[in-house]
Amino acid sequence: MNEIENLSTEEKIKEAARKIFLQKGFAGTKIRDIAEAADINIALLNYYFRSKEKLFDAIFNESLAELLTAMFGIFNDTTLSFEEKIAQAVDSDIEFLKRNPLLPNFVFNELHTNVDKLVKNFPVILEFENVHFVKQFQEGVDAGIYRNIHPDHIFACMQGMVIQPFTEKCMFNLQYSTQTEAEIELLFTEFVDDHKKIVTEMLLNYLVIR
Amino acid sequence: MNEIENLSTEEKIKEAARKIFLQKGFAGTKIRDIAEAADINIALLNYYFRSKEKLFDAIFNESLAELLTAMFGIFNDTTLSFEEKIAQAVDSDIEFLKRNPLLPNFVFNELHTNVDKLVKNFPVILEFENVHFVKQFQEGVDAGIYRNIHPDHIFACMQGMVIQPFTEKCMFNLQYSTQTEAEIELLFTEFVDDHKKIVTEMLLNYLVIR
DNA sequence: TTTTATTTTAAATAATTGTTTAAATCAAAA
DNA sequence: TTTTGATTTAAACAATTATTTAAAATAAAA
Repeated sequence: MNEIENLSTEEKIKEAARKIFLQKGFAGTKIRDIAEAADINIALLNYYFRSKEKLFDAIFNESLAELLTAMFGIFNDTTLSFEEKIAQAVDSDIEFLKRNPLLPNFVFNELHTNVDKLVKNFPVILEFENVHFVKQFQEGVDAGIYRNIHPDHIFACMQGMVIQPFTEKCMFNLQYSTQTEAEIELLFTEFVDDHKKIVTEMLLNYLVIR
Repeated sequence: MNEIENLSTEEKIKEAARKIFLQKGFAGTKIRDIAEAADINIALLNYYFRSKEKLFDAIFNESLAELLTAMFGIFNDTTLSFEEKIAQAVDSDIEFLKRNPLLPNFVFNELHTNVDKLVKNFPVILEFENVHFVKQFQEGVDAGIYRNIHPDHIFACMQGMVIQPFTEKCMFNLQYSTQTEAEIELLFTEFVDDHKKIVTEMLLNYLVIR
C-alpha cells in the first residue's frame, strides 16, 4: 500500500482554492472557477475534498492558523521586553501582510458565520489574556512605568493600525492611478515600511510614561 | 397619475436587504431571504428594483455615502482646529460605528469588486488629499509643531484604531462568554467609549511636538 | 503480461437561485 | 358602479452550481 500521497493535484487544488476564496469569500467562489484555475476536472475537487465546504474549511483553518501565528507569535517570547515585543510584532505583522494582504479581511469576514467552529479548532484563542505580553504590561503598569489601560486597547490599536493600509489598499491605488502598477507597488511598500516605524513609536510614546 | 410613492413596501425591502447584505455580502445573500425578511413576495423585489444587483447597488451606495460622511464629515469643518478635528472625528466615527458596526467591513469587502463604480459614483473620494484637515496639518508641520509624516498615515492609524474593535467584536464576545448578551453589549460600549479617549490621546501625543 | 487499485474524465443529476409571466387583488378616478 | 392603473401573488422559467455516477485512463502490484 502506498502511504505517500502524490500532493501535486491536491496542492494544485488548494493553491487555486486559497487564491479564489481569499479574493471572493466562500459564497462568491464557484468550484468551477477553482477547477479552472487549478486546471483540473471539477469532480477531482470532490474526490480529494469531499465538498466545497470541506475544502473551504481546510483553507480557512490554515489561513486562521497563519494569521494567529503571525499576530501572536511574538507575544509569548519571554526573551523579549515589552517594548521589543511591540516593535517586533508590528514589524512581523506588516511583513506577513505584505505576503498575505487579503488574509485579515477574509478571516474576519468569514469568522462571524463560523464563530462556533473557531473556538473548537482554535481554543488557544481564549488564552490571549494570559499571554506573556499582557503579564509584562501589567507589571509595568503596577510599577508606574506604563499607562494603566486595558490591554485589549493595545491589541485593537496595534492590529487596527497595522491592518488598515492593506484593507484600503484600493484607495491607495486610486490616489496614484497615474503611475504604473509596479510603481504603485513600490510606493505602497515604502508607505507600509514608514508605517511600521510610526505605529511602533505611536504606541510606545503613548504607553510608556516618562 | 399618482406621483407620491407608497414607500412602505419599498422601504421594507430596502431595510431587509440592507440588513442581510451587510451581514452576508452580495454573493452570500439570496433574494428569497430578503423577501422572507421583508415579508413580501419575491417578484416584488424585481418589481421595485429591477434586479438583485440594482438593489445591491442602491444599498451599497447609500452605505458608502453614510460611511464617507461619517469618516470625513469633520475634516472640512473650517471652524475646528486640527486637534479638535481629530477628537471629533474619532468621537463621531465611533458613535456611527455603534449604530452601524458591520458597515466598514461590508464596504471595504465589496469595494475591491466594484472599484470602477466607486470613482464614478463618489468622485469626491479623490479629493481627500485636499481636505482642510490636511492643509491644517501641513501648516503645523511647516511651523514645526506637528511631526512631519505623510497625512495618509494619520488616516490609516485613526481609521484602523477606530474600526478594529468592531471588526473583531466576535472575539470580544468570546472573552466574556460567561455573561449575558446584554451585559456584553454594555461592556463593549464601555470599551469603545474608553477607546475614543485613548485613540485621540495617542494620535495627538504622537503628532503634536512639545 | 495480467490484475488490481488509484486517479481522472465526461456527463448526468438534483437542488438552488435570479428572473419573468400572467393572473388576481386593490385603490383611485371617472 | 365601472374603469383604469398600480400593486401583489403564485407559478413557471432558465440558468447556474454543487455533487454524483460510471466509465476511461493511468499507475502499481502480482
